[in-house]
Amino acid sequence: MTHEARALAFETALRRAGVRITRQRAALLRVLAAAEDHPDAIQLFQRATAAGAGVSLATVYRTLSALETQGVILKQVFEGAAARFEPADTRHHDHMIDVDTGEVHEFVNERIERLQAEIAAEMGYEIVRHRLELYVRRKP
Amino acid sequence: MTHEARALAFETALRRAGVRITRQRAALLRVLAAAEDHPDAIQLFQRATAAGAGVSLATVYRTLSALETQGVILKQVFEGAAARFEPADTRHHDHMIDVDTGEVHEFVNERIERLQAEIAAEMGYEIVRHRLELYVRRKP
DNA sequence: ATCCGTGCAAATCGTTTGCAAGGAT
DNA sequence: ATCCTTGCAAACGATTTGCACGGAT
Repeated sequence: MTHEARALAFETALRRAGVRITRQRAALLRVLAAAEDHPDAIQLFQRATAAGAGVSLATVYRTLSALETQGVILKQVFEGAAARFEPADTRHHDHMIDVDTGEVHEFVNERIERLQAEIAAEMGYEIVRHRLELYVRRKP
Repeated sequence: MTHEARALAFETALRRAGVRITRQRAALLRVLAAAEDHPDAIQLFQRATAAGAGVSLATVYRTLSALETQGVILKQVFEGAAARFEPADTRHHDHMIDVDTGEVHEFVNERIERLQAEIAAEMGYEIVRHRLELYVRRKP
């Protein structure tokens, strides 16, 4: 998915929900669509500001929460840090966080997914959502 | 491990670190040692207060953080809730949180543990710690 | 012309901290 | 007698919100 297509998808999702596309929001959608690195609200605010959009942090938060409600972005809350956001248009994945650099990698493992479902089922539950985070360090 | 043995272990760990055992701390250690349910700071504060110990919330936080530094309790930060605490004297386990009741269950799965290590190794990392949480709902 | 969205500053929530007084060693 | 701990209230950082004005539909 190209950045432009992604930005358009964001816009469409918001419009469908009756949310108006203002100058501030349009700028934010572009910044978000171009992000490949799980930025937090302040980073998005800074990028939008650097791009010349007059946006306030409150608007960043409000827009992010509208996008999350529409299901087009995901909010990830890792340990001891501000929430980070990512487009939801890729398939489900988990995260590996480099504790030294803060870098985030994504990974998928079907066997783990299946085992989780089995564990929940055994105890009479079904999984609503789950969170698997590996805090890692580069091997010497 | 009995509650008394656990409380004593907490006390020993603190003493070893040069931390003084005050009336407030002794009361908190007893409350913590008796907890089977992953309480948060405010619940511990309320239990200690109910037990007749004059303790302030600040002291609860300070004592919890001393215990965590000594490695005898673990702080668990689940989604959208205050941090919860549990004694660290049981073997490693992950958590299943009932989204309707807030109830927390523990589980262990060796296969998942092994898969996680493999995934990290494949990408040139070693795991420092990890977090696996299943947010679940009782099956109909 | 509607209402929704905006920026600002103040409010919130869980948690931490500076300070002067009190208690454990 | 040290020097750690306490309670209080103020500070904190991330996020949310009330308000009066401005802009998208």
